[in-house]
Amino acid sequence: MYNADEAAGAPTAIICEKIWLAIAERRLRPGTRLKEEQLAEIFSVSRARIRQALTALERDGLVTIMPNRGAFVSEPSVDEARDVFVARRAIEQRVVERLCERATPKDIVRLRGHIEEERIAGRSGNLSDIVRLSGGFHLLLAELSGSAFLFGILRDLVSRTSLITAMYRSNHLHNCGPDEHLAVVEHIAARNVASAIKEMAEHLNHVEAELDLDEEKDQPRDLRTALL
Amino acid sequence: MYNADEAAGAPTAIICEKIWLAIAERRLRPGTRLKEEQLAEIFSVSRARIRQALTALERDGLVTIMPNRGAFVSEPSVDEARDVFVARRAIEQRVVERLCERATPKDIVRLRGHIEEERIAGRSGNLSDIVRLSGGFHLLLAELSGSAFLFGILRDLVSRTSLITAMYRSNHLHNCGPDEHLAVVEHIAARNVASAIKEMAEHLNHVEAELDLDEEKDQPRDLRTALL
DNA sequence: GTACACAATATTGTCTACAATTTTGTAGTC
DNA sequence: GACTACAAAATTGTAGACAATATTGTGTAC
Repeated sequence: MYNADEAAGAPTAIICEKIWLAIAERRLRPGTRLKEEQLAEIFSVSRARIRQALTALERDGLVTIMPNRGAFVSEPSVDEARDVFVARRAIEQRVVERLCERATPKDIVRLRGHIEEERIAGRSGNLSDIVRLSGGFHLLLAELSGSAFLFGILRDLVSRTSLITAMYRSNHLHNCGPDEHLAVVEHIAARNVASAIKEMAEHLNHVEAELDLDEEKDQPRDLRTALL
Repeated sequence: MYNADEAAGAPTAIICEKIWLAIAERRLRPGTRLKEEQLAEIFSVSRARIRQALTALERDGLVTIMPNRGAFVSEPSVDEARDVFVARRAIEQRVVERLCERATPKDIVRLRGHIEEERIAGRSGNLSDIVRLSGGFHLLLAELSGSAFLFGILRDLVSRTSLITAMYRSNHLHNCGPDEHLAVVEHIAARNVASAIKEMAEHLNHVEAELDLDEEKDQPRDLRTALL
């Protein structure tokens, strides 16, 4: 009596998440065209619902909709990629500042627990979990900072970071996540604002530095500049 | 041969703007119900288009959509209002920092020109222009900072600030905008990062302080807490 | 043989009708 | 007389059909 298609009749949010995950896991490459009718069939929903999902994904920056042309998985340029990190440094500095003032022992426990999950995922090698938990750590910090807006903004930025990582990740990725995450948490636990901010800034710099964001892949977006 | 209804057949963006303006000018009060069919008739468009506009406005935080219940003009709580300023201080600090490094003489001219417009609007007393230009100054700073994301985030925050101002504005508003704006610009022109940041922070504090954000109006959102 | 114009196809954008849900009003019963 | 259950009205949510637009393929003229 089971429905063979587990995604049948899924609400908009589920569809968004499935597409988001596919992008984050690189099953959907940047530039891929997303035909509405095709998606509607895959998810066994109406095209109207797919359109809702696509517009939602567009505002998260994961897909780009060109009028009368269709939706594509976004291809953030190098400049846009760097820009995401500019914004993240601004937001996350403030998040860390606030946490140094407000973090409860319970919060610290929760953060350490999350890092432990990251370690487990790292050992198991489950890419989906690694991607989700790594971003989740930063989101958890934002959530605990008590500012719904900083959280919301960072949610956006983490999504975009996933796409950027999928697009520009260099071959040699050494999973430095959990260790640096723990360092940030310990500074927060010690209420050492300056150190916590510095650690977070360095962490974000490391993440950015691990990407192939230099020269080369700069203009393959436009056919003209790519071929001439 | 003129169509009596000037908004007939308007695209989604126009509808959003008209509603946004109505909220910013307090013609639509927080909590007002926005019936889709009614709006569709007013703007002479289909209900589907109204739905698009409403979901876009929800994303900007100006309206709240409750499933199967309808759309209402948002009623940001005091906490949410303060939160907007937390986020703005974080974003605008970074905007000012970047501008101190990157602002060209041309940028400074443009900023001074904008402030002049604000002064003119202030003298004419056109509330619509005052609201728009006052927020526009901050958006111009963000635009000139060269970060599309900081700009996009601030765009959101300025919209929400308009709603908050409409909701919590105290009776005695002394239009301190242009003068403080000019002070920020002059510090930027002088490449004085610390002073510019400080001036901006104080300006935002003043704007926040002018609102009736203390106690009282805290929980009239929920009928239960309002009446019991 | 090449280039331009035109037609066919495919895909998106929009509107209208139907279904589901909530709210409001009414009647019946304790 | 008040409370509960039911029914009717109104409003939102969804889906399917139609129209507009862009792209691709073909034919003809130079």
